[in-house]
Amino acid sequence: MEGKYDFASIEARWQRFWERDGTFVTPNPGQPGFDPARPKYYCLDFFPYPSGAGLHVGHPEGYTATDVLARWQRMRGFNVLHPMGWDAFGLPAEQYAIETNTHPRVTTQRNVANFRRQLKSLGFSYDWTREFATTDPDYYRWTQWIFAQMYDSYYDREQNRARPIAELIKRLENEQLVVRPDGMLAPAPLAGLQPYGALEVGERYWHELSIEEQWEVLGRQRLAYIAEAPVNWCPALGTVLSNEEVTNEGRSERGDHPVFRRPLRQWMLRITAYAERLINDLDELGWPAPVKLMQRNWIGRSEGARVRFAVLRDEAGPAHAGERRSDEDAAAIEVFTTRPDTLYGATYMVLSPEHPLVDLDSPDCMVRDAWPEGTPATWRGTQTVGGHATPRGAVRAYQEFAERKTERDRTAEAKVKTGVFVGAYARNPVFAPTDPRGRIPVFIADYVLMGYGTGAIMAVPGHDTRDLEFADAFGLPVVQVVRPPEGVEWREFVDDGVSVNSPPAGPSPDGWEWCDFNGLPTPQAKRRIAEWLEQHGAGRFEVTYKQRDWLFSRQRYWGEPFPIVHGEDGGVYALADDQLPVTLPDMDDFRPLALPEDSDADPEPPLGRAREWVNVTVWLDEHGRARVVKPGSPEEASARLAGRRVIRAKRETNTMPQWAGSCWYYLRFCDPHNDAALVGREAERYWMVSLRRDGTPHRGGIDLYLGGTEHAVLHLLYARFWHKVLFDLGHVSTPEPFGKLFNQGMIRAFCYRDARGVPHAYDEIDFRDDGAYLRGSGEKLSATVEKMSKTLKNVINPDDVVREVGADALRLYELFMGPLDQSKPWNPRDVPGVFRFLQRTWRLLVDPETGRRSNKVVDSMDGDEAADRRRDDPIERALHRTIRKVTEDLNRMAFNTAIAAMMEFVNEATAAERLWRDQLERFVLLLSPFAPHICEELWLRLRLPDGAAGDDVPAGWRGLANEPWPRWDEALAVEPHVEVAVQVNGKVRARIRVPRDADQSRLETAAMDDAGVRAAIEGKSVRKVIVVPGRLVNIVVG
RNA sequence: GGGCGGGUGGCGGAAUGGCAGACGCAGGGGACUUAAAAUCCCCUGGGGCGAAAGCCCCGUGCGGGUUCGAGUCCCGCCCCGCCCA
Repeated sequence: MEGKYDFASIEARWQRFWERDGTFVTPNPGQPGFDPARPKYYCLDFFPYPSGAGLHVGHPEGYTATDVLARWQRMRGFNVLHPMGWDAFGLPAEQYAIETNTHPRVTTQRNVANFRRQLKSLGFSYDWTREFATTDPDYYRWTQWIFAQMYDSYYDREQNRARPIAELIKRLENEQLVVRPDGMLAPAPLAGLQPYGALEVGERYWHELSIEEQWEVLGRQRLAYIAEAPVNWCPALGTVLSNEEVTNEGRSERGDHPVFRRPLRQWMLRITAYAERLINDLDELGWPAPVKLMQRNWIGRSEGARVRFAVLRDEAGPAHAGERRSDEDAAAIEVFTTRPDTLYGATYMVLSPEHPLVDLDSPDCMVRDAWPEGTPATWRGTQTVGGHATPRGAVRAYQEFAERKTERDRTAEAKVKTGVFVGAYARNPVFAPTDPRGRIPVFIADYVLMGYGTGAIMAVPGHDTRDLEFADAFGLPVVQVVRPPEGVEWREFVDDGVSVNSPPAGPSPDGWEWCDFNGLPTPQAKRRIAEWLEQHGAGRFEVTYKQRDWLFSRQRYWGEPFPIVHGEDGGVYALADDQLPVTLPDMDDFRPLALPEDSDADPEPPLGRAREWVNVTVWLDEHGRARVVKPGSPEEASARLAGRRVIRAKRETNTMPQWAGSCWYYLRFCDPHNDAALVGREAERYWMVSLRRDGTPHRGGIDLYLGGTEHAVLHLLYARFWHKVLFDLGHVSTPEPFGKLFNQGMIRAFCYRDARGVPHAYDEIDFRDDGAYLRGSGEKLSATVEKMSKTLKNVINPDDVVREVGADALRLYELFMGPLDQSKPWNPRDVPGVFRFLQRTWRLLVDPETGRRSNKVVDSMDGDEAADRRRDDPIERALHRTIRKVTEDLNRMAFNTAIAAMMEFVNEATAAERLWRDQLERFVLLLSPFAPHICEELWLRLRLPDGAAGDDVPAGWRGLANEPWPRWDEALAVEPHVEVAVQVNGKVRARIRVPRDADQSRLETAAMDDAGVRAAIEGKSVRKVIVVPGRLVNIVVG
């Protein structure tokens, strides 16, 4: 090699070396080369989605940071797990595949190859032997396995954990549990205390249920279940979309097609069962506070009361009041409210248009056939649906009107509230049955959502903004029940205050016992009314969550198939573990069936067209798991012989959403080639159990999980949920997967636009001192900092940067730009700065003429004389200072200041006349996590006797990746003398040079002796002297 | 509208309540060179005084406050970003 810093050949050479040497291959416990005495460090990047566009310079920012830490911790004696893989299922690949008519597997492989090439070109120390993609059948086999575990599990409220559903069935069969009329479970009456069979009305034992009913009951318990759920259905794309994939205008993010809200049978995961634990366990995690807060808000825990409002059977009702003894026999509307203290202010009720009580086809429907006398025109829907002759007509029209809107649209504030009266009234339970003030009208309105709470609200227009808007639109009474602080208007006051008008003034009906909480502050009032409701059988205290269960199926091709078959007997069976993976059938046409004209047609997932794949014959084993057999095969015969049921079945044709694969990949990295379990027990225990300093385990597994904020809620919440399920079922040993989380900031880039606002690519631009000009026309361009995107023509490709200045310079610039957690602009003009730093470092050691070791570098000496000279050597002191600074900065992930400190050292060392070889060796080790290629090369040249490197790395060479991290001597790292500022009344008037450890009195004396100080305090009296040793002296004069 | 970040030279940024602007970029001057590039050295927040050494004043979005001392802590406001509505 020559004497110039030839980064291209240096980087290629050491990347080859690492690969051949297996430098970063990490052995697992029990494997050769594994050292159990070392502590572990599991350092993980967010799972990338290999898009067709390849990397832009934003991706490697986080990857460089984790790589620096991984290399550093390796040098500090940790066993480091630093893997990389691909989250490769998902809609973009499928859409691209459809557009280009290429199989998504092909494009995915191509994209992965490109990502891998780009990452390898940056010299990251990943253990590539652990690489996998979520699309590998060996991987999604276990994704399916976990799903089957969820299907076979239920959440035990008493033990507060998931358990196998077989245990639940056993308890049902043993009659420890009974089935309530609503299908939920209750403890059976204790044997001996009550006679056998003394159940509440409607309760039944397990054996009393039909097979269909048993399936239904279990379905309500499973962690993975099928339910009718309102979804965003996009007929043109032939799939349901998540809320994130729907625009504010109610159209699909991709393609801008109309999206409809409609109920569909979908797979759901019961994440709500974990809501409490997902909130509480955040406390222990070393996560950024904003992310914790976002997760808490997303889950949205709220305390309040569930209240029953009886539906009144009055004059206009279909039933005749005389037939029933009282209102209490009639249907009731259940609401959940976080403000039960405002119950006396509830003047009307609102149901979601999808509420079962307003389902016109249901016998329980409460919608009346005729308008009660005096119903205002607006209540009949004149405003939205043109008005109708009957409540049923108005409700039907309004339901159709609401269905066309998105959820976001429906809940948006600052818009006119709409709705129609259902013709019926309900009774507010805090009023006496005879009290007219307790008779309140019931509406349907789209601002109430079925999926949230009970799908019905009590409206308190006095203290709720949206209720007030509605009340204003419909002329409904507004009552004050909360007194705000002095000077605040009570209307629209929604915060905590003091209860008033509760109960209202006026006569108390005979025998009626008010709940009196007038004068109580809101929190106490809530408690009082919740107790009252419970005593009067009208409600109870309750905790609810904003979060809903996770809609888990997609009508797409490019996703994990479900390990599920639907039997001809109506049963839904998980496949036996040895039947996994269920591989995706190869299809030529993987497009969804598009039905843009028909929003009512049922979706048909592409897999539905793979007839041979879909239709199977299965036999059911003793665990209720299904095994596919060939009809007429010996296996089928022996299953029949063994008394097993053999049935025809259809495979589930939905696929899992993209989130599925990323929910557990970090576990697979611990043991990626295990074909007996998703992760081996020993490997999982070693890599996932983090120890505190005192050796006790704490919550989190991964020592550093680094990525952008865009996954602050969904991915991190979903993965925590899966992890907790696996924890409950005994498959992992920590309750939380990610002990420490760090969010990198976004890297943005300058966008240059002309006068018309059209962005221009960098290669069409002339950069001059006073700005950017369009080449050709010479027009001056405006510059703004924007997100990198194709349309803004400001995407910076790391390939180009590597070609120009090399991977080491790119890595340094990524981290030198500023603090990792801040968003900052990529400025191509700044890149040469770090490149020059590397060149200076190179020239410090290598003579550019000869390519040999620079003759400034002298061999180290031993002995006392050397120790003395070392103490006096300013370079030695600078080096100790730098080692300390870099180590401390790495501890707090302050990469930019660490690099700045190394630049200062090189500047000082460049000015020195001679340098000891061991000093440069220590410096090279210090720099090596940041710029590993150049450092390996310099390390080689420092260690070789003649200081010159041939074209090949010598046989048996070890490289520096496992060399120990340099140490510093505190005595050498501090300067013996410091300059201390002397202030007079807070203004610096002099600087004095004193020994670092000078005490207060000595500093004060020295300050007073200074001529400048004496001049400044001349003729004034000294009131006070503040001395901060090592820092400053402040003399206060009057 | 609510919550959380952030606002420091021409630019990216640095600064346990203790000398604001480390380090880098850009800019200026010089050395080397036939010249340019590269490299090396010096200067570089604004304003003022001075021949110079140097000295003085102002300055961390705006307005107040706490403190001997505030970029940093507290209160109010303005602007930008993100999340939720």
